[in-house]
Amino acid sequence: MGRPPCCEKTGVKKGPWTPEEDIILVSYIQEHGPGNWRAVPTNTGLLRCSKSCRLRWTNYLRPGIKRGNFTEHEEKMIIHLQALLGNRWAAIASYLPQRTDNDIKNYWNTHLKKKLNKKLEGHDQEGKSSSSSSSQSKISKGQWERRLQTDIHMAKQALCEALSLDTTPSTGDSPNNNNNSSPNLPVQEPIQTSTTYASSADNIAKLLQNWMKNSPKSSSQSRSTSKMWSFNYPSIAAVSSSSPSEGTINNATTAHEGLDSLFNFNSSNNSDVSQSMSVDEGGNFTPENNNAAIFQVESKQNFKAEMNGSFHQEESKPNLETQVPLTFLEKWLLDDNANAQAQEELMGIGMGMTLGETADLF
DNA sequence: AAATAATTCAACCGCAACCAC
DNA sequence: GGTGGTTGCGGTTGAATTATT
Repeated sequence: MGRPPCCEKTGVKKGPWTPEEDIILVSYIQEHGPGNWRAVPTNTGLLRCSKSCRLRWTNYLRPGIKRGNFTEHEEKMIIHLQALLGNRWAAIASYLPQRTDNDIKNYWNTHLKKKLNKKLEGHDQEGKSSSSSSSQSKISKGQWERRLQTDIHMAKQALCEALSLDTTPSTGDSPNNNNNSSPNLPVQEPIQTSTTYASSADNIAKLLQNWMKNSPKSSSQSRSTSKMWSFNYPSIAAVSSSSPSEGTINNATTAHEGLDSLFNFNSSNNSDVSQSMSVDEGGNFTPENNNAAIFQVESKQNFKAEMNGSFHQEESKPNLETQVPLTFLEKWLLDDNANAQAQEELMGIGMGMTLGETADLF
């Protein structure tokens, strides 16, 4: 007897998500918070399996996600962390809170691996006489031991930092605020930890913009839906024009309500946010213009409390406050030259390269 | 301009870990 | 401790996009 499928295979939609589906999902999570994914498809009417919903949320709809355009700083961190942790993408992603594991994994596989291989070939040809191949095998041999050692070392550091009362709050040392600990680094966009819904709306708006922008070229599915998004919000009636044969949305009212609630969230607590999402004259969403209004949410204690309760506790990303403080790790990662020797001794980094060497690649 | 090859990345799949009972 | 259900993770796939011929 084989393993039972994770969800009913029949009637489950696969493939790219449509705007309506995203809106339904976001508005549902806005109301109920992430988690209990099993219940999501049944409660929302989405013809998706729970896994698919979770994945869509964590990788694309979740607030605070930055997509594409990896900075050099991020590249370096990924390379170092990959050397340190291996293909533990979730762990790596926890140090780049704006990036998803999937994104990092893809970026590694498509860009960085190639880049490193090229460089490695160069290194090999430069010093063929060196024992690079033999050292590689040595490294793979004891890699798990070193990884364990590293984990222990990091845990110790985390504990030390957690116990030292005079240190700045760990959130202040989070990767988002790395400009403090690493002044010469490119300044990263701060993550909006307390504007979850707003950020989510922002994400959705960005997606919608992309959908609209790419509509003529997109897939048959997207093609069919792209038309629907050429409307002037809030005249959402276009959603109801969704072809039932698409099977993506059974109830136009649901989408309407979903969108309404999405863009008018928490209006009872914060009336000035109720119209935080607007549309320009061309019918495009303009989240940028509304950021100021949206982020006023931050000051609303009720809202914050609600957010912390519903979103953050169950967020798939590790809680930054309980995570290994970034001061140490970041210094460690980015101060390539200062402690290279000690690091090499400690880690014996994989890929047959030292930390110094991986840094040299860039 | 068309055909083909290469690349990218969103999404799927299967497994393992976790949790409640 | 055993079992079943759920979630999270990493590897992989394949459609869409971009580059090249």
